[in-house]
Amino acid sequence: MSSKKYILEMFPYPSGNIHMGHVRNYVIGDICARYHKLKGDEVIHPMGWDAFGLPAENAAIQFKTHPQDWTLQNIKNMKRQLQKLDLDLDWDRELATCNEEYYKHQQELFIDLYNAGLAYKKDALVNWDPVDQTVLANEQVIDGKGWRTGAEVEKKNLSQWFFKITNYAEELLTGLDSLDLWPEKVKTMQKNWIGKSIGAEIKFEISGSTDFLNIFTTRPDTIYGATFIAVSVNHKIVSDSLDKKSIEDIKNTFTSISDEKEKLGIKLNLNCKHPLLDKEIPIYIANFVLDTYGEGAIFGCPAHDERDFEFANKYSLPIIKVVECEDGKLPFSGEGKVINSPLLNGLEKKDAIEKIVNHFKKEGIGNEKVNFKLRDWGVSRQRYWGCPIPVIYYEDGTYRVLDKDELPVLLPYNVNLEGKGNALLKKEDWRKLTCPKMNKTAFRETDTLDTFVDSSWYYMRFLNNKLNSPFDSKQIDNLLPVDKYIGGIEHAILHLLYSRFFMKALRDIYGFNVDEPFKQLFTQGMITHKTFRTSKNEWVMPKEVVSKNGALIRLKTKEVIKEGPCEKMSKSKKNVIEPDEILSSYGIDATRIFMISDSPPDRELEWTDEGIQSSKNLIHRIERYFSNEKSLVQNGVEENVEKFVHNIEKNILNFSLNKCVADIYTLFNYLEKTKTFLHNSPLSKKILTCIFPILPRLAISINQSLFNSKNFSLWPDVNLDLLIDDKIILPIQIQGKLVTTIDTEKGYSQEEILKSIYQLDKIRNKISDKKIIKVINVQDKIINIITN
RNA sequence: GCGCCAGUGGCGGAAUGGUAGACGCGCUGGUCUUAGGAACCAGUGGGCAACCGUGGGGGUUCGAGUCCCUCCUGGCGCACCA
Repeated sequence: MSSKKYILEMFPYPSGNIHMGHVRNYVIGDICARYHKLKGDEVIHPMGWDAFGLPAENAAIQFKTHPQDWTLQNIKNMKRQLQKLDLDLDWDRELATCNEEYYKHQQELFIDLYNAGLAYKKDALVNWDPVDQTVLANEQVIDGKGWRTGAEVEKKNLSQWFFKITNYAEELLTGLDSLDLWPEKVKTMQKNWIGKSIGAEIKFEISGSTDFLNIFTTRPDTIYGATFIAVSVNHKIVSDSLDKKSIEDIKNTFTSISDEKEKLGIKLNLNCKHPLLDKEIPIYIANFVLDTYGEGAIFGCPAHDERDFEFANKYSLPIIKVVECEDGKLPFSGEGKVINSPLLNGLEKKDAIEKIVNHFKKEGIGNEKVNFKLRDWGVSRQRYWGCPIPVIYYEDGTYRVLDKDELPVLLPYNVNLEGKGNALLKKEDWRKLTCPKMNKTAFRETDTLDTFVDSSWYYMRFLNNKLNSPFDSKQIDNLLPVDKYIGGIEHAILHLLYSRFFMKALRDIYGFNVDEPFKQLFTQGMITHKTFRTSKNEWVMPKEVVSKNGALIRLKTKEVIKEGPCEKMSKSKKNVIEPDEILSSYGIDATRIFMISDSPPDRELEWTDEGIQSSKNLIHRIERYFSNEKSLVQNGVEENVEKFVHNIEKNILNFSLNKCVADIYTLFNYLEKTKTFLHNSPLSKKILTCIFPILPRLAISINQSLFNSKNFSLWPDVNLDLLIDDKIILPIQIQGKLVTTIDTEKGYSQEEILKSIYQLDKIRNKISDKKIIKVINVQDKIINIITN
């Protein structure tokens, strides 16, 4: 029975050359694809280029080449490299996101999203990468630094385009449960990223005013312990009550401290009324309150929150215990009975929360509230080399999202890329136009889309890369989700979350029946290699180092070299292995098999010379085996070949590709050990079919010479009867410890076996005069004799 | 700090609760030779042995690398998320 299999590897950024990481990624996918083709499945296995993005602009400045020329040239070279690897890819599906043929459809999708209320523009405090001179999404800021440049990110207030991913927060979270073929780890990371918290929103009345301050809390049960309010410096109440200069000063104070975690607060000249008690509590501007989470304001309950406790101690604020705890030590954030809280005394946390929220609702001062950490996705980038956003602005400041018949908005080729900032902004003749619909002067949006937008739907476009619309809904329903998506763990959050959002958003716009884009996700491990350094800590390439009298010496200079740890291949550490060089000295098949040999594909693979060499040796060994023209068949060969077929199939399906390699060794060890020569027998054909996905070149050449054929048979059906071996080695245990094993056949009864093993000295000595209390007999598996 | 994952020979790694160490690398001895980035044969967890061995300690079980508790170590992720 044939079925469709969409096998996809994450498409590469065309940086110039493929590296070993790509090779491993694509070999894994290629093995799957070839296997499924042999199974008779209708396999989709495309490849394309994630071709927009900053490196092209940087290269333009550095090498004085145009980003487009640079990119297209890189694509050409990398395509050549991939083809050298003989990957079985559907090149007729190829696409590059920087081509008009791709991005014009993306502009259409932008319009769709806008019309569906999922794209909007707002002034926002954004993360500004001063090196790349562009805005970054929250998830592209890591430890306060740009994910690409590593530069300290600044805050800037800019008008930006956003995608309303938060509309799908709940579904993006619950959808994870249906992804049973995704690594737990990735799901956990997404779950944490989405960050759902269930709690309450509570209104605090500002004293001497009719205004309220909203706060979000997950612990409304501790409301009686609230002794202060803290707000972020960016909170509205701050700009309402202080002048710009003082706010700037506070911000400077906050950023000047060396210990980021040190709590700082500035008391506002305002108080709040406690919602339940007849007392006033102070409002502080505090450095530890996040303006991007919840309402940017909290109530402080020092007795039951570590941060609030620290803050209260520093500013001598009262600490009121409202939850009972065993040792009485504060702060205590665990569960316990509520105390000192008139409405809630004696209740457990869960009941207390329910009761107090109901009370708030009745009084109109609060509500249940679910809060998400996930923010909307900022997609504006102040860059030239990206997909133009199909929007124009008028002189009065209003804007219009273009209609589909006004597309495409082409990226102009002739731009000045010198200097910093966005080249489109300086391209007056492109920017300025007369709006054909309104017949007045207009200016194009000069921001381009985040390249993560490009990769959020490329797997849809692959289904028909020539279609005159983004995709065909029927095809999406029939051919998605991607059955196996293979790529690096580094995309665990960004790319995969955005793609899931696109799938869902476009599903709702176009009415697809697909909820998730990737049914199975497989994250391959990176490739590491030894590192070496001189005494001055300069990196040295491994091939320059030789071992001499137990010491490591640099060949050229005779310097003594120290060996460092195995690390991810990187140019700066000089431990990179170039695929082109390896391919020319070891060949495709040896390279392929080494990529899967030494560790499971989802774990790190250490590059070693011995490893690649032994892969090469295996290729020679198989060649030698089949070049023997003898035909000599031993009993049991069929069973062994059957076992081989069965195991290798199971292991391909599980991505246990390292075990496939072991299966190949095991088979040839057996054949050679038993001096079985199959030559051009049907069994040889079967074996060749099964090694074809892993070693295609070798299988093809042997198939040619033995059978004079270019074709392989379909993947053989496994005859399960042949897998059952009547001869067994039965372990005998006494008191659960292995004493001996006996060669026997299946099906003997407990009595028969016991009778025969009592004759064995080993057993008799062990038992001697002891009484046998019990015998555990797992038929044909093990016998365990229990004595007193 | 919180969360997740993992700890098995000299190394990479195998083991539906049922013979721990498949398979490979390395190593040791040997064979052959057009002296090779070969190939072949034998061996290779520790211990002379009885036995002991899957990070430590407990537990469940006839039986634990595998399940439970606890601690240690390492990796990854998140990190003032109220």
